[in-house]
Amino acid sequence: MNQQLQRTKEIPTQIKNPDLVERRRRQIVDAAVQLFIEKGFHKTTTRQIAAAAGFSIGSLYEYVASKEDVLYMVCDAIHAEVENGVQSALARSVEGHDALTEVIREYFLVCHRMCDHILLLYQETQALPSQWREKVLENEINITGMFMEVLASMGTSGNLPCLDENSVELVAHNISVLGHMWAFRRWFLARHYSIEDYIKLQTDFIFGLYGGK
Amino acid sequence: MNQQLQRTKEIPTQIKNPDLVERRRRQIVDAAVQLFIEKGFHKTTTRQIAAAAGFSIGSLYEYVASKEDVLYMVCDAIHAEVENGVQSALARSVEGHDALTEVIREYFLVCHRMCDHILLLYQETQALPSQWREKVLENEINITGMFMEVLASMGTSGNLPCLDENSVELVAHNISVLGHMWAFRRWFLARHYSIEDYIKLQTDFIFGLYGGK
DNA sequence: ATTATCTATAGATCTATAGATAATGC
DNA sequence: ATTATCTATAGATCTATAGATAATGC
Repeated sequence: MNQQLQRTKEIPTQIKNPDLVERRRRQIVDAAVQLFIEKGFHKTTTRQIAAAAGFSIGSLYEYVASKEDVLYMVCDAIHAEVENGVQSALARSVEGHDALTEVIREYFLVCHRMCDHILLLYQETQALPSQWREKVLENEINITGMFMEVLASMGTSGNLPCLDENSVELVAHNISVLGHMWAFRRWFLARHYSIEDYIKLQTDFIFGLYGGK
Repeated sequence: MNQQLQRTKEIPTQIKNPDLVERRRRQIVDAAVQLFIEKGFHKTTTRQIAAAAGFSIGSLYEYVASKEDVLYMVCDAIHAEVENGVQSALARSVEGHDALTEVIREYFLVCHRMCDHILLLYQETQALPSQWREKVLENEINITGMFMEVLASMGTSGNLPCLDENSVELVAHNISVLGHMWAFRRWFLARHYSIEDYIKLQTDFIFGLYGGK
């Protein structure tokens, strides 16, 4: 997790030095992600987060106002990393005829790498104060939006059946969720498929080609 | 939630009268489901569960040994209801050529009805003791298995492209998860689609017909 | 003097149980 | 006598903060 802590600048702090704030908050996020994955948000204590980040409980509360702040920073950092992965896939796959195939592949690999993190989002987003939960859900929509763009640009170039707007949107959601599915059903799927099998089969499914047509 | 409390017979109790155990546990489950949906498992107290079920905290602990017991009963009851819905759809749709369409439709309607409950499973399964978490995940596989059967029987009757075993399994998982997607992205999807739109579009997607081919 | 960090703890819960009480059946 | 229920509370936490201390810069 060496992502920018972007939106977390909104969170107030007692500390004046902005570089320090960024550094410490990164420590907090790195520590908290591991702990939350291991024990879940509610069973992790603020003391444990502080200790794992390398400072005292008192200091922790100079950088955040509540435990929920930490969760928000964690959720935001995870989304930033996923978004980053998809962005760079988008940049690489020049508008080739199988740009979609390429983007799906990269995205699914991100989901594979970030398995535990994605699971965490599904489990703990609900524990956020509503204002922040909404922001996190918005992030989710942003990622789906990136797939919509690829799909829309394919529609004009005409490889896929030309999708109407409704279908483009839903297919984009399906791609997002089928990536997540590898994360939240991995305990089962990984017994039967490698991630490469999974990518191949799901890509065919998405293109409507499954069954070896 | 007027489902059988099937597997929960495994949970020990101090109470001798089995009918009473069943009745009280149903009260507990009904009360807890509502509370967990409202506030989440961790923010619901055992006292609140007892109060909502209509008896004291002391009595609650005659029927369960821990708060996690309550969560397990809740998860199990939810799965029982989903399974029931799919079962009855299966029974009704005599091996017609669009048995799959029919089953998908009924399943998605169950997901629509049980939106909040499905969300709860995604969020709180992780809080179960591992022994019970495994049982809950097994239930999830059972439901997927029901779709596999329909798919397999279609393969022989030859409406769909003949799927190899790997694809059958994955498509069954996809159907399960695309149903759940309506639950956990409903806050977004419901702005754009009615459940009927959703069923139609996703059915086409699953059959590889999207885009109005 | 100002900024950052730490220690110690107030205050608020919450789960689970022990022991007392009420209800039921022989 | 046995079974079910209730009240009261032990015991264990956990978040967040107040006030003391250390480090930094003028």
